[in-house]
Amino acid sequence: MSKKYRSDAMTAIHETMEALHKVGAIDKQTMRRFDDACLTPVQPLSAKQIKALREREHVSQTVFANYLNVTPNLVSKWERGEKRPSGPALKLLSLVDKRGIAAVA
Amino acid sequence: MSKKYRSDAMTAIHETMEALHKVGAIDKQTMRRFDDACLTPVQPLSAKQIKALREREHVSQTVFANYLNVTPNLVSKWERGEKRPSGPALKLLSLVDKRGIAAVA
DNA sequence: CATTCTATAGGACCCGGTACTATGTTCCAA
DNA sequence: TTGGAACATAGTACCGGGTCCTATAGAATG
Repeated sequence: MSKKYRSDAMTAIHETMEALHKVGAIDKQTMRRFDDACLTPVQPLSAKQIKALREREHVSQTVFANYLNVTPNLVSKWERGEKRPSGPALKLLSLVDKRGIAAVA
Repeated sequence: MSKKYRSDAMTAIHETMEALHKVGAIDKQTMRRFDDACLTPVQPLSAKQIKALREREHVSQTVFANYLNVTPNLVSKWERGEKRPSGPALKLLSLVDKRGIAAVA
């Protein structure tokens, strides 16, 4: 127990898979496909969906922005459709959508 | 119980705070300060820290990129110091740092 | 051997995100 | 009632983060 891990099940699974891979029971290809299979899908969100999402969490635009580490102005633009979140921002919004805002606190 | 909530403690606390706010026991200012106090701080990460973070999770650049919903090329640039993550990307990396990669799966 | 996965590299490019300022409204305290 | 925050929206200007493309080389696979 020299190393310290903070994630629970996922880490254990990954370590097991990695061990199996080292032994040769699993190739890298299936290893990668395994990783991808674990991911929550990220679908684009409309302006209305973002606004509804924020209101569902009962937070203001400013507080919402603080959670996502962006500016309140950007949240305003998302909700008005002036800008569309993409990449990391979309991933964060998906996390909030699927798991609630506490998941990104 | 018409509404359905997926986050646990945080939601309960927020609802309680919101109720107190509606009654008038708490003003918006303290409400916002409460929200901010719940957030995990986001500090900038160096190229080496990002690389170490990814290797700690035992995943390749490609898989790591999939988790963060960015391109593998960008992860490469982060680790070489060509680009520096900011805003939402930095928040995601902080989440991985504090809670493990399973937190953003 | 051939082939795939991996990491790195560089260039071009778009638009996401930031900073700044300004307006009107709602809310709170004096 | 008045003044002052906090809130939401708005507009502009701008930087650089992130994407897409292609290419190389090493390591792992079969």
